Amino acid sequence: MPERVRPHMDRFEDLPDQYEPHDVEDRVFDRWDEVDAYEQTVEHRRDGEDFFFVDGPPYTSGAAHMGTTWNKTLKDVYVRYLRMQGYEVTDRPGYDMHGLPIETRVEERLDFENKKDIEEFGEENFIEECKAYAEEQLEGLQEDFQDFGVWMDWENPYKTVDPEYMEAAWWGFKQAHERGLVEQGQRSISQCPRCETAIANNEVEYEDVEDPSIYVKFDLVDREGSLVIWTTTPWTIPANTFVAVDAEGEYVGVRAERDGQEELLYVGEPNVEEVLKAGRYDDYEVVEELTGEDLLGWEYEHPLGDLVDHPGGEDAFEVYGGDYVEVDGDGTGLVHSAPGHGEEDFERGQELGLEVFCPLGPDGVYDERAGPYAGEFVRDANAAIVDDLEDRGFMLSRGTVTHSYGHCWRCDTGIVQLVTDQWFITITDIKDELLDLIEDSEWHPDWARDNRFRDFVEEAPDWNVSRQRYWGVPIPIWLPEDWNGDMEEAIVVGDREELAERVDQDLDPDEVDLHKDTVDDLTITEDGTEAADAAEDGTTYTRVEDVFDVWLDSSVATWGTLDYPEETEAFEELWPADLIIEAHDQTRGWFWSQLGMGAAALGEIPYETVLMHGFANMPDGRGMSKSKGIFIDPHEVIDEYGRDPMRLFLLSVDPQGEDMNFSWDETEEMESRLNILWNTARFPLQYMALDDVDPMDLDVRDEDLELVDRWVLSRLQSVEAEMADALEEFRHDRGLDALLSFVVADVSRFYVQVVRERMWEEDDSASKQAAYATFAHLMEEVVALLAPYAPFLADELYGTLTGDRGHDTVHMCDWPEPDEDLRDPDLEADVAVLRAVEEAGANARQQAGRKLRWPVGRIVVAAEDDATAGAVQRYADLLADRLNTREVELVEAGEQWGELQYAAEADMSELGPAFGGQAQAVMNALNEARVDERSLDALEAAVEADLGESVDLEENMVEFVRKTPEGVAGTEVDRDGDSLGVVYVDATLTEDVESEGYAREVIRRVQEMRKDLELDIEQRIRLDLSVGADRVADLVREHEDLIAEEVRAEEFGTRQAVITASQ
RNA sequence: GGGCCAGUAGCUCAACCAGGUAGAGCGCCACUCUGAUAAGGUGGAGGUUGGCGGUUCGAAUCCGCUCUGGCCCA
Repeated sequence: MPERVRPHMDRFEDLPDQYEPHDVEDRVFDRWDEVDAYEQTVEHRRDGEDFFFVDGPPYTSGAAHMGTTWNKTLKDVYVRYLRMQGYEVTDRPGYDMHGLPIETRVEERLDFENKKDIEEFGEENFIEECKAYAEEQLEGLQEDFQDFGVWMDWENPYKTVDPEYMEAAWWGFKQAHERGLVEQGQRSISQCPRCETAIANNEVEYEDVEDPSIYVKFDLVDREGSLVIWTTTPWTIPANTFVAVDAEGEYVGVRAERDGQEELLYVGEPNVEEVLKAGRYDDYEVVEELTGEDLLGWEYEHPLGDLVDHPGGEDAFEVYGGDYVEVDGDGTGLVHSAPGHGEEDFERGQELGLEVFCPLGPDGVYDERAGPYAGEFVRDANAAIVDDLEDRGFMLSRGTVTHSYGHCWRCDTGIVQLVTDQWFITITDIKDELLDLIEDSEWHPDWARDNRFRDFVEEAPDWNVSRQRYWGVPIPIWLPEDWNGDMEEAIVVGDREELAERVDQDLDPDEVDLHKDTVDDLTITEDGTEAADAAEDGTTYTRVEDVFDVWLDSSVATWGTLDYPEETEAFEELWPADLIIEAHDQTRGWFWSQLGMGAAALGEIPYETVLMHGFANMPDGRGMSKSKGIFIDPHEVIDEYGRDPMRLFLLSVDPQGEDMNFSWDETEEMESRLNILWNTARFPLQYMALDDVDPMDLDVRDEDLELVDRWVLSRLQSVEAEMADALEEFRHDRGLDALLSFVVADVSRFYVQVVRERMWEEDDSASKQAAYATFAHLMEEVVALLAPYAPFLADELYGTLTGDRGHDTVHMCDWPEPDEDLRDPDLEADVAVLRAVEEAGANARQQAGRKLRWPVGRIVVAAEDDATAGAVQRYADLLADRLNTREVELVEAGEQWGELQYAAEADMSELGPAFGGQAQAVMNALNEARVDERSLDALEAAVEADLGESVDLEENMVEFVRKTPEGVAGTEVDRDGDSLGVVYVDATLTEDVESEGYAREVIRRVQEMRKDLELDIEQRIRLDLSVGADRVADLVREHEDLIAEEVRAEEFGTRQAVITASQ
């Protein structure tokens, strides 16, 4: 027999039997390359409405981890979704490539210990090394993101180290300067003594360490007694300048006795016990009760005043009130304050007009002003200081304490709080504006904005943007030689063009690299200030040496992405960003830095919508940590389950502020759901191939659709509406759930089951055609809906379905919108009822011991309400088909099924007391009774008929039980907890039923053999049949035609139990 | 030490805002079906809703405290 020729439908043959994610992904990657799928998709939306998405740049140290993977996957979903909606989406990825983390990595690589090594190696060389390292890391990330199936403009990422990007930072900074928001000032900052630079508060990591814990007595001047202070940083004692108290707090003077000696100590009232216990006093007596207010102005003697070169001053070494002191806090309620160190101390000291004394260098080593401690690293000097205090009799007690202390996020060195000159953007000057601007952005979830972010912004101090390092954007400030601190006298350069114009050296703005090694040597010579006379002309300005805090780099991403200020057109059209998507750690990071910079430079918040997601944690909820070896590598997940299943898992969790616990099981579950989709898609394609039908030729609007077709199409519209709502609210997890439930529960479990027979029909029929058309429509839209989530599988199925008659990739398709013409909510409701009835019927069948293969004579549906009755009546045929019954009988709501009887189960604990000696007889009568209606009257009548005398029954004595006729089983129809009625299955055998039942058994057996022989679906066979029992043989013979049709037998009839395939 | 978020079945989550018998999917166990079959069907086991206390006739839900985890701040 010649092989059938299927010229058009070859493509269906390409679809393997099994969903294998890796194979699909390999094929789709090749296909994307082959047809330039990404480029075409971008081009396809070239004329669409603009959508300005901005990628928060990941930092280029280390590989992509699960959190980055989740983040980029989220971005990918929305970029793809928006494109399908017709937008021209900005999708330029970015990389954050400057900063201390990379410097320390490079230092490690080069085995450097401190800044001296860098200076010896040469700034220029070091910067080159940093650049090379960052680029190398970038390549790894680029590869990973592409490998995850993320579609962004990988050819053209923005890099914070490119001159055009660095210029964006300069420009923003200059705008801030022109608004008067840039200043140099002293601040108490966290200094890393190893890196020798200021680090931002958000770069400080806290960990538990053991430190000294000392109580020190400060002797009062002109007054008996001493103040007791507590500290864990003895090395700040030399810089002590005042003592702060809680003005409202209660303090006491106590006479304390130790070893026969008595002294007068002043401490906070709540702390007396603890302090005296620490000092091992034998006894004490409260002799004075005071408030903090009473203590104000008391003077004391600096305990090391004679050793260190403290500038003191008229107002120094006195007691002052301090908001930051709480009398019942840690310590004594009297706080040792050193404006040269602590942040609060510094601020209070400024208010009080006290001198700042900070006798140490940027490396944390005391200078000569620290007297005997000079040349020693501060923490190493703790011991000597404690000894000196002891020797002088100022030590009340010494011990140690374990507490959390700040460390440098990069090199883990304990930080030193000190006061230095730094450059600031004084965002506290525009705090109110910032808080107002927050309102211009929409956050998902909303509490992230209104609680978390607002709190953070309210508390935020001025932004220290300077770092005393190498690998960063140089701060573009040039100062005259004897600068007086007035910003009007400073030159701030805003771009390369301006730089080239103003500097004394020749340089090409298009060629210049803006890094420190290049710009450090550039000088500007200008005509002084307006006031200056001709004699002062020719002042030479040199650049400040610092580079920017790396957070400033990414803060300008919304215009840096657009290469502004070099290119102006895109900026004018697109800015501000429509959407950013980052994790909750960015409240203090990118969400904040962008707000600060946007407000300072442009007076606007640079993003309109924020999707704030959570962190990726381990399956048990612990945070992932690469350094501790606690992490799950996305590559491992891909190897195990594939890209689409991994993405689907990541997209199945709530993205709004909640952390995600990674789950291998759920990832596997996603693969299995995709497998069901695969099977569902493959199912109709086999038959279409046989019939040489191209799904692209079909249109559901031209077909004579059947009930289930209309139903499944209507459900599709509902799912589309549901998904649109979900995605609109950034709840793609709910959208995905809606889609997958539809595919699994509605299409695979119900629709496919219902249409199987229509597919199996050999002849062309309107019915089969309608099912084909329905499937074609269904699958085309389902793959489009799936495309943002599982871009590989969606594209493969789309390609198979459409061949060369669709787009080159599913990602060019429009997002399916619900079509109201195809939507029929009443029908959906009816079918929901029907499916509940069917489920109950299946249960009843099982109870009656009749498998579905065997028809039953009838089912009876006793409906609880009119809606149920209506649905059963309208769709009795479908129901009959699903439950394999000859007939469906309906008992309307409120009516009784005549064949049904009720029995009663007696409750003896109730009958006993009521009937005494007669109770047993009543019970027997009740057990025997069969009544037609569920009423006490009927029962009483039945009992009377039995016993010959009347009884009074009460509701609590009996429980009614349904008694179905012989051979009938009933099951309650339940839908979402409501009873819709009862389904009865009458499994009584008749000859007719048996005949078909046996025939079906034969068919099943033959089908099994066909399968064992691996026959093609359309393969004809000759069927030989041998049946042992004559009666059964006769019964089977009645359905020979049916059997022949179902198993595609051409010949029929010998008496041998053999099947052979005829060729 | 302070703030925010979360804690419900083995897993992922719903019910919480407006208090009224704790549900779904998956997984597991038993049975069943067999031309999309790593699929489908039926039944079952599985929960003191992290803990303690309060309000209430009634609390997963409201309140307080507490424990655990995550993030942020110090």
